[in-house]
Amino acid sequence: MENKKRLKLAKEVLSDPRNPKEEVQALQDTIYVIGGKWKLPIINSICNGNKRFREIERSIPGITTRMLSRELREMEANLIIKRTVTDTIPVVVEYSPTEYCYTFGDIILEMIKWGKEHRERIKKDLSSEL
Amino acid sequence: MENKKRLKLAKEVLSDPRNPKEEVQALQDTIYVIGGKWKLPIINSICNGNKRFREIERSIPGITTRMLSRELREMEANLIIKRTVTDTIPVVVEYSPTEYCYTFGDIILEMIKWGKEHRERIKKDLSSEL
DNA sequence: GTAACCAGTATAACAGAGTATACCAACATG
DNA sequence: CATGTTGGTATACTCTGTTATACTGGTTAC
Repeated sequence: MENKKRLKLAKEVLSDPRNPKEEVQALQDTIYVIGGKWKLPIINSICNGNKRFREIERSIPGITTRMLSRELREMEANLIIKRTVTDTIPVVVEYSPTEYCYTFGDIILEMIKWGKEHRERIKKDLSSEL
Repeated sequence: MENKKRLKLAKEVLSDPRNPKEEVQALQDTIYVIGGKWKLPIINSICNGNKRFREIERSIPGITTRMLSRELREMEANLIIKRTVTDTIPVVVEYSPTEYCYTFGDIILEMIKWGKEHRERIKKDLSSEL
């Protein structure tokens, strides 16, 4: 058992090509940053060209002004988006993506893909149940 | 303004190549299924070959037995994983991925990629601040 | 025989994510 | 002049995900 343990440890630390420890941490980091119900939909909306507060709000089913306001503030602080106020009359507030914002693109794309396939699967399951 | 509205509506419904409405919904569906702190790390762990309860637990920093127990039960019910009990003495409980489980692979991969790059960025930012 | 490992369950409590509803000032629209 | 839009804030509440701590019954190693 002593030997087994030592063997396992060596295996773990040295020869594993996809270092699991590093990957779990990376995964958990990502979840920490984009966790919650709203951040990714908001990023998606803004990257899709929505700029105004109400516009973004309308583009995300179920979100409340309060949550949108909170998340936007937080994401601006974290440099994920930029908030611009014009000095026209009336003032116009616009949100725009930063470069950092686009780094989430691939994740969002994969999640959209999964979501679409998920719907397909459910449709098929329902129709085959008849 | 009447015309503007009608134009916008038509544009929205017809000619948009990446139908935003469908995509937001797909995105929100996905978040609904894999939302929370633990589901993806657990899926990742099991897909990486971890089978035993304590093994999975040890592979995910910060998780408690309670959360792992709950999530495993839920994910078994949703057919994301399979739970097998042998009738040996002592009994051995093993968790294994279903095919469905692997459909999250691309999402997890992208999130691991993002997490790693995120660490790199932070490292660079810190070193450039000196 | 005692310490440790396995696969969890029990209980209690908390923090904060999320909801609901109302409200505001400034401006535009008809 | 009434109604609607914009960009939010205020208040209060719920809910549940998450944590913390302890415990169980069986097995195995030293």
